[in-house]
Amino acid sequence: MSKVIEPRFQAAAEQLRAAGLRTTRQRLVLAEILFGRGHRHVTAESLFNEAAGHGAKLSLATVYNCLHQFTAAGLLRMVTVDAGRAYFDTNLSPHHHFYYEKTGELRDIPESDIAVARLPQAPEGAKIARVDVIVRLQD
Amino acid sequence: MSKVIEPRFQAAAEQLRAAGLRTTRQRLVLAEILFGRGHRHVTAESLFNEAAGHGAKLSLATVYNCLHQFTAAGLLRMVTVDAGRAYFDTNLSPHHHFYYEKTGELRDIPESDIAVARLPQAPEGAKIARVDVIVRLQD
DNA sequence: ATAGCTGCAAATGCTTTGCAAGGCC
DNA sequence: GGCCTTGCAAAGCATTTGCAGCTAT
Repeated sequence: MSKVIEPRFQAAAEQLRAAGLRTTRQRLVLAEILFGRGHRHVTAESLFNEAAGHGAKLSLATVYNCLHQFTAAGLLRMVTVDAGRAYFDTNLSPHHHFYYEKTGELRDIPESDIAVARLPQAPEGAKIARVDVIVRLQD
Repeated sequence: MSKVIEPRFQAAAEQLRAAGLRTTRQRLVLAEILFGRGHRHVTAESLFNEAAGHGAKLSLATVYNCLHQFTAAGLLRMVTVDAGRAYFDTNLSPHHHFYYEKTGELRDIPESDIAVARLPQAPEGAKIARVDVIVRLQD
């Protein structure tokens, strides 16, 4: 017997299938939260709490698994601004970040707002994977 | 009775005193390693191993303490490139970093090699503490 | 049917903390 | 002497892993 997918999960289901991921109940909930309404910055814990707040039943370990699976599938991107806590960003286009050191809040900076000129050449034998600009804010 | 400071620790001792830190045996060893010969990038563990390799007797907790005390005193600067591991840099002048994701190695990029133009304004009520540019390398 | 997921709990890795003993000023 | 440091071990987080049971395809 095939499971009926609720209408609000239709978009998430298609996105998961397109990425080659099975449409499990937990992934649908997380995908809906992550991709359902605009760009998001989440940590494993914040996403877990948000999902739990929506009444979803899933474990923190599954949230970690899904975040990494989504990242590997190219649906998310990891942002490193704080040793000890990984952030995930649903905005995949090139851009940078403001980071409020006090609150841990992350905010996008459109790529057009920063120009990185004269990028240095990668050292012998290395390729540049990505350039991250983090503007750290105090107060 | 006052302790005699070995000649090779003279410079380190003065640096600690200038920063308002007591010249304990452990701090002298760490300061000598960190500031004795050119700029360094260390993690707590790498510094601990290096000190232990030089025959110094000190605990990992003390290395953590000293790294934070040195940072608070303005002798070091923390670099965040990897969630889960803090790096410390003895180079205090403005500059940026190459990060080899495979090996975890960090390498300085002189400030003059990168131009960050058109820095965005800090959001209402916030001040820019610092701008970090991290060039992530693969291979 | 079966390969892939999930959940739980235990394990891991880095870092911090509490507190008694020791050392600098 | 008094206060700051150290050392050890235990505690603390965030994250990962092992494995039995479940589920999408």
